[in-house]
Amino acid sequence: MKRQDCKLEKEHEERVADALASMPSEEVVVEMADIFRMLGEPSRLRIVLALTKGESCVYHLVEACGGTQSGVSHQLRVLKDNKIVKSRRAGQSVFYSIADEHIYKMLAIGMEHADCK
Amino acid sequence: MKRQDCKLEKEHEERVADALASMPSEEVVVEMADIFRMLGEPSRLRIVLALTKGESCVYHLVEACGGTQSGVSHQLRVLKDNKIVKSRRAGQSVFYSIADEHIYKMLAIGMEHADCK
DNA sequence: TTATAATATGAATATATATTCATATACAAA
DNA sequence: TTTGTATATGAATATATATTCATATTATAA
Repeated sequence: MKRQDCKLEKEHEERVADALASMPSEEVVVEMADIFRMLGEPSRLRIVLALTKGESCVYHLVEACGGTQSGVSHQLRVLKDNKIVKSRRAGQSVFYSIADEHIYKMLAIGMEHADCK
Repeated sequence: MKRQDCKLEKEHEERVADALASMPSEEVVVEMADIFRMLGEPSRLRIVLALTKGESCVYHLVEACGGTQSGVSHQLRVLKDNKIVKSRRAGQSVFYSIADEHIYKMLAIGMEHADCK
């Protein structure tokens, strides 16, 4: 299948070459996608938003975000596996907190996007 | 079920109240999650990354991002439905471009996150 | 030890959605 | 009109994953 349209538009060809050359590796693309994906589900996003106020135990996250203890706990594990949050145990409680500083900027931009629409 | 642990830690209770008070509405949370979700799949992320170089027709996006024409076209529709990209027709070709300026900042932070790890 | 609280987890289910295939539509040229 | 090109789309499939339920684990207190 020969392409006829666009084929003389050198600018576009150069742009494709540029896009190809600067496209991050598969590994980097997946890692970028991962952090976005973590914030891409409302239930997880609520947890992360709550944690921007400071560390919190699971019970309080359930209070602040809604849902079940089991559900929140499962999501916390996903977030931890993806290095978005970290945890420390203190007695019976486990306290979670933001582990990646980039999260704050991301959330700020997400807020802008949602508000200014 | 009475909670005993944490119950005297006033700071935490205040933090829960703060998290509850500043938690965006369901609508805003979903809208925030949506933009993150759009960038949260490698195939879509590649398309958006390619478009940061400038507008592009579908054919060139397929060249720059890989995958099939059908797959890219389906993802472009999702991105367009979510106002991440816009399109204009020019003859047989349809040119897509970034429609939301917040995307650039998001990608920059995502790159930082992926590189500095 | 027994009982209770706080959290985690395995399994099952349900749902969302990415991908593929075939085909349709839109447009241009002959 | 017929042919070829560019893009879009419906349907089917496959896969990922959010949620729920029951139960397990960990830690504290009685």
